[in-house]
Amino acid sequence: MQPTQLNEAQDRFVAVWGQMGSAWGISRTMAEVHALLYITGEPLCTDDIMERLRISRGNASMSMRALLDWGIVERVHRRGDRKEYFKAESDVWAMFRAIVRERMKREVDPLRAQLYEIRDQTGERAGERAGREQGPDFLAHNKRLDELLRFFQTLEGVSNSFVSPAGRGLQAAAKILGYIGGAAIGPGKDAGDTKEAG
Amino acid sequence: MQPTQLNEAQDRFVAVWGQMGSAWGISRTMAEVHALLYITGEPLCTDDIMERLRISRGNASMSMRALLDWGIVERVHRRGDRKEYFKAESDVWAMFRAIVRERMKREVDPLRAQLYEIRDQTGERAGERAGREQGPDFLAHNKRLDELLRFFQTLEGVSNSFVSPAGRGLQAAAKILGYIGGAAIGPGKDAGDTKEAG
DNA sequence: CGGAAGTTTCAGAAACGATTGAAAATCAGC
DNA sequence: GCTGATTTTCAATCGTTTCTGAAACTTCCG
Repeated sequence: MQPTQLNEAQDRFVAVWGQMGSAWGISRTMAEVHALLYITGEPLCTDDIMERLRISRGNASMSMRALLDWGIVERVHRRGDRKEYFKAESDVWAMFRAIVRERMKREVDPLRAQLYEIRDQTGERAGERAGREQGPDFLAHNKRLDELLRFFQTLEGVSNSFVSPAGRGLQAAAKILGYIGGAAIGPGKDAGDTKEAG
Repeated sequence: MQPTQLNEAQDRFVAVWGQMGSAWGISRTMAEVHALLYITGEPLCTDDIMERLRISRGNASMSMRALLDWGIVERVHRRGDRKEYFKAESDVWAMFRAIVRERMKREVDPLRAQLYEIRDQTGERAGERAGREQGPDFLAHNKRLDELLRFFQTLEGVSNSFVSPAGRGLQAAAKILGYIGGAAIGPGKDAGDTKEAG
């Protein structure tokens, strides 16, 4: 393998993707491993990753496991080779659907549950119990909580539409919206064509 | 102010919101300050925040500044009081529009720019220069980069539609989608009504 | 079985980002 | 332009998260 041009571009991509990961609350290394697998396009084994990214075996193993859990990387077995290889999901939309699905499940759903609990804590019953003077404050507090809750409920619905098998429709809608939005409002960047990705 | 029920619920909300912040790459304290202002509903000054959240003056000041920059908190002046007070945006949708706008500007746009640069590095010209054997690899590499780029372009468009003044339309669409998605695909949670939030 | 190849776990170390607190800057009113 | 109240800045410190490396484990094959 020649260590120029392509490798250099790959390394840059890995760095950029890793940086983005940390801005969104994903461990930098995990994002880097994913970036390497994605940009490389071919299955790599733990040792390849350790070497290329200069990370420890433990770290490589943990990151791989996490990516597997997220469903954006899959195991690949090669005949006559005991090592496990890993390959990144190569369809960008499928990848983002998986990410959205997981983040909703891990972060938004629990958040909603907790918000509901808090809301119950000051429900109509509780407000009355606390005394007549507190009424207005309780009411306003509950209203704010309810608005948030309603927002997250909508978010949940949109995300379900996007994530589901039928979500392809939303994806198409997004492309159209993206096109319109980009053309009508954006800074006039080249909007490209609208040809299908899948 | 009685230190029961309502305060307790507020504290819980602050904690939950702060936790969520850190999962999304926002400083926990900043999210907590915002949570406090949001759930409290009324303007608070630096000292109020320091006291309630038990944080230093410097931290409170920095966090406030950051929230102001994000456009989800505004200054409030009171006659006969030199102190500055701060109040959180109370419209949930406006708040999320602001957050989306800022995150796109700060993280997605620079990412796109860097991706473009990397793409240029291995553009058609560069590929030819590097030798005929590398052709297929370069091509595949560029294809992957292009797919990502196209995805982010669509995202940019959707976000513009959502964020713009005309974005109210998208918001309404989101509600409908949320309703359909939630009812048709979700685990049958109570879908609530579709009454307007604004 | 025994052992080689590969993978996972985890306690401690290192790196990183967040927080403090005191000093410097700013500002309103006199 | 001084004074005292308020806000901002920033180097030092602290706390959390991530990473390492070696040991434990699992799996496959002869």
